[in-house]
Amino acid sequence: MKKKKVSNAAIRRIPRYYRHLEALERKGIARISSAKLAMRMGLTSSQIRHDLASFGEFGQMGYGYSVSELMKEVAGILGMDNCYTAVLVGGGCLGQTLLANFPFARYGIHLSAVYDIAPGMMGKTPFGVAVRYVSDLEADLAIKPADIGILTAPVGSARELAAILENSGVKGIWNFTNDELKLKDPDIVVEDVHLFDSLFSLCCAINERDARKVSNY
Amino acid sequence: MKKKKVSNAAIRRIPRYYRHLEALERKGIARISSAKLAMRMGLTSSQIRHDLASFGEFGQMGYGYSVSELMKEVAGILGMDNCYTAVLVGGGCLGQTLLANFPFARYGIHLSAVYDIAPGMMGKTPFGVAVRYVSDLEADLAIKPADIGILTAPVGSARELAAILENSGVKGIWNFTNDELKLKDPDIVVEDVHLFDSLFSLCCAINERDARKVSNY
DNA sequence: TAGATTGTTAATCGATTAACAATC
DNA sequence: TAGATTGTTAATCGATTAACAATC
Repeated sequence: MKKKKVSNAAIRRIPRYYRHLEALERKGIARISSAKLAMRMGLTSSQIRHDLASFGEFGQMGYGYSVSELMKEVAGILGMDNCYTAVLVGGGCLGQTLLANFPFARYGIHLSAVYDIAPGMMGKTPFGVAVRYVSDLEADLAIKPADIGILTAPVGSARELAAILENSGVKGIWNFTNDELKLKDPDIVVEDVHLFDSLFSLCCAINERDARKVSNY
Repeated sequence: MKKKKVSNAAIRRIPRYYRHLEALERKGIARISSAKLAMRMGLTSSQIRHDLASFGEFGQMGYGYSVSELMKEVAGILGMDNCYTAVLVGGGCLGQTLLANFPFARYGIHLSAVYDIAPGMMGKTPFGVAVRYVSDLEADLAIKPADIGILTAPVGSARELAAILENSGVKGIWNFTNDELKLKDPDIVVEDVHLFDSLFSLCCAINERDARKVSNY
């Protein structure tokens, strides 16, 4: 029954399921059907059952899904129980924004250190995380590897830093640099947060929409 | 010939074409074939020709594409020539990071103002952009509408601010809040930058990959 | 039991890839 | 002209939706 082929499209939707379940639990809702959840999320109930069924059997026929149980299962699928460790490479504006706003610990991710080049940052522990020199990154990772590298460094050094992360054996890189990393190992998962692409997909969609509108006259 | 159905998947790839063309031009490369560009971008040449052909005929048979011409065309597709105006709603850590790092003007987007609630920010013009009170947003937009609203405000106020943006007639919202906006008008384009989803897709992919690895033994 | 709702299989839809005639 | 490479159409692949038997 378990372990069907999990589609890439499904993997990209799973975090969103988690957020919605979290919100449902906050509201005190104990159970939900695929139809109701679909309504909420703007999906079809078929798709939800399909997605979830590719990871296991989490529902009960005639009842639906228990919110708290499904949430636990989804947390497992997302790897929240794996105690992933991460290093943040680049303590500039963007890195600090992430530190300030993203609740890593709450979701089971342990940030072991921030790496930067500015002497002024050393010795500080912003949000409880130690700051180290980027030049120590390689040696530090050799002693204590990390699962995830978060790249918020300036674009010029991105490739080089990505190579250090790769060689240290990280499993994934969360890449905020405007550079497309070229890794040797295709097994390392790279997730790009590319703001340019994001904003201009928006602009492109607006542009297309307007073009269609005009052509309706 | 022109104006075929443009797939959503293509729209999401177009900004990336632009970035690669920009890099090619910087390198002084004047022409490129779909095959070479495909190699560079990790796509197939078919896909590239398909994508571009859905917007027009930009290549020359036997030659390929002129980098500078294609770049101009792609800029047009992305709406860079439309002089879109934008307002940044939320001048906190994230908003300021965006102001500091994203070259809006360079890509033809005019940021008309930043909106915040902190009295300490008023009168300042970070990166040349005036700061205004959020309470002025609605009135300001009534006088001078914006094409794009950039939402970097705290989650609590997201819905309310989105409604103000919607009623003012924005064409799109670039949403950084951890809230899924529910707009009345389905024609308004919403682009979410959801860091939670991004990081946990990464974790989920790692988790899946590891599970597959283990099951190989 | 009767009603509700799952998990799964089959049908549909959309996106990617392959193939090739047109042509620079 | 011969070689290269496009734009386009047809074939394949993958993801979404519909349908329904199984069952709580």
